Amino acid sequence: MTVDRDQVLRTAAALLTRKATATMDEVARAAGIGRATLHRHFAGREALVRALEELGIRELEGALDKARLDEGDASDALRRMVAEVEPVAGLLAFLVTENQLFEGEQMNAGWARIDARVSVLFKRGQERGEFRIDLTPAWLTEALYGLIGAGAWAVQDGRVAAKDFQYMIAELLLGGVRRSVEK
Amino acid sequence: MTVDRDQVLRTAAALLTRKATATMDEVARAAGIGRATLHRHFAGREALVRALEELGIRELEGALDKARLDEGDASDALRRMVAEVEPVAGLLAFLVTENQLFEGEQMNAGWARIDARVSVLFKRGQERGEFRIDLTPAWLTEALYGLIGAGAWAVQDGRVAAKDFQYMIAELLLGGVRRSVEK
DNA sequence: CCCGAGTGAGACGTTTGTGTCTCACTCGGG
DNA sequence: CCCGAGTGAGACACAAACGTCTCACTCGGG
Repeated sequence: MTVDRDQVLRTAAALLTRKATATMDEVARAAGIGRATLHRHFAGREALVRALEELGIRELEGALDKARLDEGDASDALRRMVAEVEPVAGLLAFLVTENQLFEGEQMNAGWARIDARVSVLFKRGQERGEFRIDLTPAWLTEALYGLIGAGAWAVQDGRVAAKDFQYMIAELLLGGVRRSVEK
Repeated sequence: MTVDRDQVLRTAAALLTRKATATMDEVARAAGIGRATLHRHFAGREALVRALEELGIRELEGALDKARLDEGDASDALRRMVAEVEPVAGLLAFLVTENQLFEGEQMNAGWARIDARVSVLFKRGQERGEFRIDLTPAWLTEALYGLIGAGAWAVQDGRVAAKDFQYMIAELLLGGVRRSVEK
């Protein structure tokens, strides 16, 4: 009887990932609950998005944990990261564009933590001599988000195959499009 | 006295690039005209966005023309393309996310033309042996859009320097993050 | 069995942006 | 100089979504 708050959140995430402008009513129906009940658990769309942000941050940090970014080759760590992040890619894309809208307000501290961890990976790769040093970790982090978002949308719209998601992103980011001598 | 329709469009593009949810009133004020006048020239927000789409497509196709994608190295052509597209990057990012929302309706044929031209460049690079063949032109095209959008936003928010825009995108896309033997 | 916490449906008022209309004004060309 | 096309300001009605509230209902634990 009692609503499973986490289940509602995940349903909302799945819906908003597909249709970012879905109304509270649509979210409620998708979750199989009444609009009033949705409001009882999340005081308004704002609060819902914030809760989704918390969820996304939590899952992302979990993914980064599992990826063990500080172990072994930076390249392998990057591949592990992309693999672990894949299930959250759609939600990540939604939250990134959502954050893009609310320019003024300060962002959730979780994003800073995540940015820092990803940045550190790129820096580690540079210090190990694995990664080139003419591209800043900050840009590489942004680029990673951009590629993940592009990949998630491309998969969603059927422009690329879901099974290629990890490979496409990780290998493009690692090696670029140019044919390289090492391979 | 008479409103310069193209000037209004460009002002709207600049504003919506920064704040995608700007109202018609904000657009009108930004363009220095009354809301009624804005409606006289564009029958509603929908029409305005469509006109912006036309503008963006026109400018993008112009940029692709100037980049001479079918001449010389595919790598150099790619660099030229990124350079020419830079001024339209913000508008492109806005339109891409805007298109992401209206899932159902069929998209403007201009996008298909642009996609095709970019795709052909990647394919040409592959056929010349310059580009790797394990990443599809379709994905590379999507990835390019993603990187341009990420770059435009990062510059807008001051996370990376505007002067690095072209280099960051083109070189990351070409060579990836991994240190390569050739360089 | 029963009672109450939690829920669904829906009504209601509010807010926000939209689109239309009117009216006075102001240029600028004839 | 004068007239009218084009404009700005504002009023107005409308639609969509929001947030709140009420009320009947239904589980499930005590």
